[in-house]
Amino acid sequence: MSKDYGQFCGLAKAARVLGERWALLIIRDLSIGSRRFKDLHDGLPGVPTSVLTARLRELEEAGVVERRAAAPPHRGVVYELTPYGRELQPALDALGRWGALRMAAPEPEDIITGSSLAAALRAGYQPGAAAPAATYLVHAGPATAWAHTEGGELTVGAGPPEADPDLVIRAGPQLRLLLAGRLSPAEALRRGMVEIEGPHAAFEAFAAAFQVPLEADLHSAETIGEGRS
Amino acid sequence: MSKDYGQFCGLAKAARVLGERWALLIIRDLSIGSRRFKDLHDGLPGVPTSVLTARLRELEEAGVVERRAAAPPHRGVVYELTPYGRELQPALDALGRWGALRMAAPEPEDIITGSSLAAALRAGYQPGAAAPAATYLVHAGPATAWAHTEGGELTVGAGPPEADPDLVIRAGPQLRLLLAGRLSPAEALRRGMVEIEGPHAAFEAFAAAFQVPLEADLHSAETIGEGRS
DNA sequence: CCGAATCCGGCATGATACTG
DNA sequence: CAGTATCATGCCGGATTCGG
Repeated sequence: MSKDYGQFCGLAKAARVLGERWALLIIRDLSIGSRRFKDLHDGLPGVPTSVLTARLRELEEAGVVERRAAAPPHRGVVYELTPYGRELQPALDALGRWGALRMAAPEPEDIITGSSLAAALRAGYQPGAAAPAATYLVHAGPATAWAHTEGGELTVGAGPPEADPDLVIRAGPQLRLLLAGRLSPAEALRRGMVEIEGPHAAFEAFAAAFQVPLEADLHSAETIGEGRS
Repeated sequence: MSKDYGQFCGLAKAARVLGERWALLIIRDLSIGSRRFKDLHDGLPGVPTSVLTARLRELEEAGVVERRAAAPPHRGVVYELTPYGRELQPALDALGRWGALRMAAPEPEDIITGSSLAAALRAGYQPGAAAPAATYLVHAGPATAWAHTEGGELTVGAGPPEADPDLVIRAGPQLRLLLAGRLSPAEALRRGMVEIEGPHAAFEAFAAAFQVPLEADLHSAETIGEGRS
């Protein structure tokens, strides 16, 4: 293995598998749900098909990704994470939170996908917020994702949810500031930055349950008691 | 930014900075303490100096690493993490634990460094174990690191500690099995796989306070109550 | 259409040598 | 000690082509 770092170190072994270009984003999308080759290609603009093929093969060989025959309605293949790959979730979420620390507003060329939105919601979930069971449908610009909270447990997905949502949130890039706690739910509605369909209280619960801090707010967020240990 | 993935996603932004070759290992070493160019080069066998230079420059530009004049006794420069870089620690630890899941025994060419050993101890620390304040000096083959626990807080470092340790542990690759919970402290001593200098109880406390599970033991470790949420 | 394989230019990496 | 210079190799990005 010429790509191995030659160190008996978990981080070194992880870096060998995850350090290749596009690998983390492929895993991000698969961590939200199973995907076909085209789904991945569409959700990762810029990845050459050759690289996507190579990466999927490597991840399969590493035991992170599994290639399966698609369910009856479709034909072809679907890719999904193995149980070993699903163990990556805490690390993915931690990395995502770190990367979001300096991500206040999108660059002009930045896109948002359903999978990345779902991953952000998962990374920001506060199990301690103890919200009532609810299903949220979130539109951030062109991207759509859903989250279902129930008894401290969270389920997320890209696209619209199967069940009818309790609350629909329609926002633009301002959603980032809401998740960072920079913008209160009431203020967001008052200024027209976010539109909702559903009870106001559900929106308050959403804002409390999903928090992705910005670097400058780290200390204050912790002292307020919303911080992650 | 041709290297950016063009997505408004924390994971994508993190991958851009951390996905370059050697970046995670450089940050790992710096997360243990400040390092000079030569320290990093010695601790990362195989990295070309040109790549190390380039990576340090990029990480500095990204605000992760800081380049400073060395403290008076020496001259030259030292590299260290910025506060922003130190925010990576939870993600580093999570990645390290994941990478260690399938790392039962070292490959023939795998080396262990003081920094990687210190990082492993940090990743495996169980704040809940509530051990008494203690300083441990750990030798794993040629590598040396120390850990100090005090009231749930942990400090680690590479090489020998400044203060006299309460317990000295001398082990080979078998230390991995001890950290995984596959080998009990008593058994390790009885079979001569680990040698200690210090009270037996301190060794028991060490084994309880530092746990880095293997994949096959994940479920049992959780049911036993030693798991990470 | 889906899931790739192929070809090609360019850049990053790895190895080695060299310098202030 | 702390890098810079040079060069062969190989991976990545982009486009096209191909089989089912």
